[in-house]
Amino acid sequence: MARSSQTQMAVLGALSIEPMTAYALREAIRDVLGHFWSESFGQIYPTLHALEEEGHVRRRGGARARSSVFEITGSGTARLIELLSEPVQEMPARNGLMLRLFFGRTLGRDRCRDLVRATREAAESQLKEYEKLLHRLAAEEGDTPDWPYIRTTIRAGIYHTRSTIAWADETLDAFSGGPE
Amino acid sequence: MARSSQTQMAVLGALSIEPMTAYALREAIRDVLGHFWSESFGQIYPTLHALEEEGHVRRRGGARARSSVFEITGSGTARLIELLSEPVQEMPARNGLMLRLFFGRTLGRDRCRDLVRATREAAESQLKEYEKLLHRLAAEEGDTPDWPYIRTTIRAGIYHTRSTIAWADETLDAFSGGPE
DNA sequence: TGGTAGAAATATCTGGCAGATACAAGAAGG
DNA sequence: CCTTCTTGTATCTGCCAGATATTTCTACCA
Repeated sequence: MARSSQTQMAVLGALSIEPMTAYALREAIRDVLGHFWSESFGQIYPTLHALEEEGHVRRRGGARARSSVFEITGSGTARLIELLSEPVQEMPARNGLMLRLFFGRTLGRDRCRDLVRATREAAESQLKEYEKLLHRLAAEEGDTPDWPYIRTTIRAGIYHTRSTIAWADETLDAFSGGPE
Repeated sequence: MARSSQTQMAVLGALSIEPMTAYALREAIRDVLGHFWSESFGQIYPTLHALEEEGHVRRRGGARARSSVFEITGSGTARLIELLSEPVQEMPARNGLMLRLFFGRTLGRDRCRDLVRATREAAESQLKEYEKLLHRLAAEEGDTPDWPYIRTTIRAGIYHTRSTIAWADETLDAFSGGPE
């Protein structure tokens, strides 16, 4: 098992769109993939070095002394396809909200209700974000061959967020009754 | 910051229901909280020892020499409430399916379609699981004060899974057209 | 009685990874 | 010229999953 294959996938994927510095890579991953992916500096630098050593990535000696722009190589593209083809690795489940609700009797009904309300509000504003993003990108990228794929990831976010709101409404309804 | 506070919360929560051995703890977390939480032995043992040292958990010298049944203490219950009251810690986003779809042009449309189909099928059988679980537990636990809370976590799973199916249908529809 | 398979149970090690932190250097602006 | 912001590179600590090793128990069969 190659080191950081998950991180490698995201890094190579981002570099396949455009050569970047490590710093810009983090920014791009946060801003563009942020809805479903995250990377930290602590992983990006070692991963980039490992990829360079394996020849999947090349340092383009930019004009600036201090800034190394990385670009993907031919073998890097091959490696990316290989990684993308690997079976999806399930994240270990760790949902703090559900854990708290499960022990809701211990936490108290009022606090549970507050948690669900906060979740609903967050989802509401998240949904607006998604919808703005969808419209903005439809205008900017609507013609590119990447657009159908990008679009489907945003749609997934919208579906998911809507279901959170619907669940929260049902739950608040169930928790609303009289005293404890 | 106390070590493994996330794990502590799950461990104390499980012990608040019933005293158990470390082994049974893992089983219980997997079987009962499995839909939204997971723990590994590698975390459970050190966490249990730390909790014992802090007096939040006590070893009940069972009849058997080798099996230590742990039970929660008074201070452990207080600690649990404290932990449950902490703000929910967001998991870093890491959705392998979305990452692959985002770079779908590189992966190829057919493979993307296969991934979405597989996701839909998994969600479909997951949904059936949830519904069976909901009915079984409604019969078994329907009267306990924990039931409304447990129920809401299962309902969350159902909402989420249904939205995955709906999204998959929309996506398969969009990806169905003629040749690449 | 004994033997053995499988379970229950305890424990450790490796390595991915997040988050915090430190630090350098150029840009921007007053 | 000073300061502050941004860009950029890098490391360290500690959480954590997953794999693996090892030791009891239990149950069943011979």
